[in-house]
Amino acid sequence: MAFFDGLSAEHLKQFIERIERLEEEKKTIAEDIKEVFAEAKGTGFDAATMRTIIKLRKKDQADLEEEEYLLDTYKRAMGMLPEISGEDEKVA
Amino acid sequence: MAFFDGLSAEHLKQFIERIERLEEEKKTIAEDIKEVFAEAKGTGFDAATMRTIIKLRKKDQADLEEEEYLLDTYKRAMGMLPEISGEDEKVA
Amino acid sequence: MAFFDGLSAEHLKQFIERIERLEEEKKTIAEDIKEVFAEAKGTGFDAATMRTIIKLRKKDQADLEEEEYLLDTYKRAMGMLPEISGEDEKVA
Amino acid sequence: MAFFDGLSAEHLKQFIERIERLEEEKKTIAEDIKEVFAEAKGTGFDAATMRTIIKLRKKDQADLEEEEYLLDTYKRAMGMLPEISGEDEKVA
DNA sequence: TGGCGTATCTTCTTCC
DNA sequence: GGAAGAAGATACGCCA
Repeated sequence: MAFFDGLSAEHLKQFIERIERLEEEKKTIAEDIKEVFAEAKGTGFDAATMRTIIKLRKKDQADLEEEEYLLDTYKRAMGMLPEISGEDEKVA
Repeated sequence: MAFFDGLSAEHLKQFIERIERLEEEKKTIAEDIKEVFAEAKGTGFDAATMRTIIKLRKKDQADLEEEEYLLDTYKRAMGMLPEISGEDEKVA
Repeated sequence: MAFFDGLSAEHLKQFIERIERLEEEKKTIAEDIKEVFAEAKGTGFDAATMRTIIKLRKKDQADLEEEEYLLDTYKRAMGMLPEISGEDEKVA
Repeated sequence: MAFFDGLSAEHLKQFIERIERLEEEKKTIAEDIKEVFAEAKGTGFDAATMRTIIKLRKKDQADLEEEEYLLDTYKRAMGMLPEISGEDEKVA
C-alpha cells in the first residue's frame, strides 16, 4: 500500500470507527457477564464451579472422554492411579 | 454444602443460560469485528496497521488518565499534594 | 510521604534495583519452565495434560474431593447427572 | 494413544518434577519480591509508587523498540519503505 | 482485623 | 512461532 486519496482516507476512517463501536459493544457484554456472576454469587452460588459447568457444556462428549482418558494415562504414569493389567499399545 | 432443591436448581440453570447467551453474543461481535477487518483487507487496507491505529487511539485516552495519575503520584512524592493518610513531613 | 533527602533517595534506588534484579531472575526461571515444556513436547508428551497433572498434585486431597463434590452438586442441578435419592440438607 | 512403558513413565515423571522444582524457585523469588516491598514500606516508601517507577523504567526500554516499530509502520503506510509483500502503488 | 470487591498481573488460548 | 485477546490467579485497599 502506498498512500490514500481523500476518498480512501474516509473509507479507512469508517472501518476504524465501526471496529471501535463493535469493540465497545463487546466490552459492554463482558461487563454484563461479570454482573451476572456477581448476582449469582449474591444468591449463594459459587462462580468457579459455574465456570467449570459452562466449560463442560461447551465441549462435546467425545472430546471430553478423550481428555479424561489421556489424563488417566498420565496419572497412571505418575503413580496417581493403580496400574491396569491388559496389555495395549505403547507410545512415546 | 449439600444439594439444591428444585427452585434453586432452576435458578442456577437460569444464571448459566444467561451467561451462555451473553457469551454467544460476545462471540458474534468478535466475529463481526473479524469480518470488518476482512472487508477492509479486501478493500486494500492492511489489518496490522489498522490495529496499530486503533491501539494508538485507545492509548491517547488511556494516557490522559495515566498522565494525570502519574502527575498526582509525583506531586504527592514531592509534597505538593496532601497525603492519603496522615503523615505530612519528611519520612524514610 | 513528603520528599526525600539524598540518603533516602539512595535507599529507594537500592530497593528498586533489588526488585528489578529479582524480577529478572523470575523471568529467567519462567523461560526455563517453558523450555522444559517444549522439550517434553518434543519427546511426545502433551503439555496441557502435564499442566493438569501438576495442578492436581498441588492441591491437597481434601480440597480435591470437596471440589469434585461441589461440581457434582451443580451437575445434578443442571441435569448433567442422574438425581440421587437419599434426602440431605438443602442450601441456597 | 495408549499408555506408557516404564521408561516413558519415568521420563514423564522427571519432566514433571523438574517443572515443579522450577515453579518452586519462581515462587520463592516472588516471595522475596514481596518481602522487599514490605521492607521498603516499613522504611516509609509507598509500594504503589515504587511499582509505577519500575513500570516506567521497563517502559523506557520497551518504548525505544516500540517507537522504532511504529515509525516503520507509518513509513510503510506513507510509501517511504518497501512493502512486506508485492503491491507498491496507490490502492483502495 | 478479616472478608469483600477491585485491580493488576500472569497465564492460556487463538489467530495470523 | 509470535502477537493479541480472554481468562484466571493473585494482591491490595476498604469496609464493617
